[in-house]
Amino acid sequence: MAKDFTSRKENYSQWYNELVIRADLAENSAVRGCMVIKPYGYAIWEKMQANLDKMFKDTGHQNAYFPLFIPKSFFNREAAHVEGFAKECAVVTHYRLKNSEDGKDIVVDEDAKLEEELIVRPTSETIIWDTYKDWIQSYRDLPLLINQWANVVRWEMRTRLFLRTAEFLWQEGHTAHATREEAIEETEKILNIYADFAEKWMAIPVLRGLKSPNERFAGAVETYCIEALMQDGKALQAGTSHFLGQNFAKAFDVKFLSKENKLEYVWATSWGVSTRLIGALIMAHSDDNGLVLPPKLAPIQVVIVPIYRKTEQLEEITKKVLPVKEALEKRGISVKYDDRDTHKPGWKFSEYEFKGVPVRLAIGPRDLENGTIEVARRDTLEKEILNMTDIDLKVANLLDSIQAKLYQKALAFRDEKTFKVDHWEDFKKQLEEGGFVLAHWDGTEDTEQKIKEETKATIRTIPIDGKQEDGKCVYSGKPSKQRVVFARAY
RNA sequence: CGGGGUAUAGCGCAGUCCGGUUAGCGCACCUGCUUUGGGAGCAGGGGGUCGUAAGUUCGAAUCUUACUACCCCGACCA
Repeated sequence: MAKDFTSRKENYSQWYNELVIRADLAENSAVRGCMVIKPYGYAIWEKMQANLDKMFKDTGHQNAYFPLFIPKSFFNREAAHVEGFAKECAVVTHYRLKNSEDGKDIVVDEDAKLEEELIVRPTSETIIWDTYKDWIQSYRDLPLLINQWANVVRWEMRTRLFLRTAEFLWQEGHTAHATREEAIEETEKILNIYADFAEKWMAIPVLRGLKSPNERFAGAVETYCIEALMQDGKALQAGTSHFLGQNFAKAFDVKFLSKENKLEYVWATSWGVSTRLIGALIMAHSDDNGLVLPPKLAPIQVVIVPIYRKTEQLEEITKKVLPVKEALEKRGISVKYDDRDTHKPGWKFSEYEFKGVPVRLAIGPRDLENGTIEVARRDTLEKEILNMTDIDLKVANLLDSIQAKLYQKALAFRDEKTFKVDHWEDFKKQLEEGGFVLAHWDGTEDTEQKIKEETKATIRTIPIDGKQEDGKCVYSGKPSKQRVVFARAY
């Protein structure tokens, strides 16, 4: 087996980076902090996109598109919002270039200075609410349920492929409602869509809960999140859904006339997931042989590799393979028949293992004689020789069981790495080792901040369905009603 | 922005301390033959302004200075 790249256990970050490169998902671009998503990586994103998009549309949302540039003044309108994003904005100040005096270079034309700078969107609340102002007059215009697929820019100091890049792809939903209750219901509905997607499609178990005030989205009243645990014991925020109250409605003056003919501010939500989900997918399941993809999101679900010496043998194999490919495709399974003669079978085996293809079928002269085929599953690397009869059914069942097993494995891992801790020394020690640490917290920002300074851990989430129990804050000893989840995070 | 490091072929590196033929190795690439059930072997071949600029020198990848870019550790990270 080819293991000429860093092991998970030696250096998790390096393993992750090499894996992304070797699986041909993405690479660093020449532009600082930005990433090139390669066709195979993008194919995974497209699958995620298609499924999420359907889930949004099934719940009454529509897609639209808003500008990349936001006038600087829009940012000033919501105080918390501008404060939250000000430090990481790319700013457009000019609109023209010219030849330098010596003609050897292109320089910014100082005469082409914009009267008002434009911010490259780090998120679109401001431009969207400025637009909604004109779209909403009456309760009949509500609810307004809109999503956009877009790219955003956040000028991060330090970046990591998929997990944190200066530019990233995402979807952001922005909705307007007549009542507070309806907006909260929407926020929770979306959170559940995200959680379902993570668990049923990505095979990653997630915690659903609220963010503490410290970690709340800039401008939100309440931030809901789904939180996943990676194989190195660090947490990853996989999606957020915000109840914005009337903050943006007030900042952008978005009012409607109610049935009772009263002028009221609308209630808002916003929510998003990004290409970071691909990072989560990689870190949750992969091993030292490469990527492991859940069948439901794998661009190639089954690969067929022929083993042959002469071209006549290949022809015979192809005759056997094509009906199998067709039968699998009829079941909605994506199949690649790799009959390239430029690479040997062993090379192909390794290649598809790196790429995380869930099931590999290999067929050679021996199988032709016996009417068999070799079936290998990526998650366990087990191989078995099966009779060709009903092979499409067998493979379809195998894909289902791989999907289920990946989730179970990730869930078992998370349970094993979740700890209840009551004493400060144990708390520090456990965070050092990783995992979700359930502890009591006195509810103050001050305590949260001090814990962060001393342990590098943050409150990942306050579980929605968390058990109520009396306890004492692990840091301050003050009373607490519920355990919250601490972890070091990406 | 602080602290450390690196820059030599598409990728990964050696050579730099102590200047001296035509700058070398692995992978990848091209050609041919043999191979093909877990990353094939042999033979031949192509590819380099040694990050940029200036300086020292008979002579610079190697020494000096400045600059630039990238990486790691912090800070930052809704």
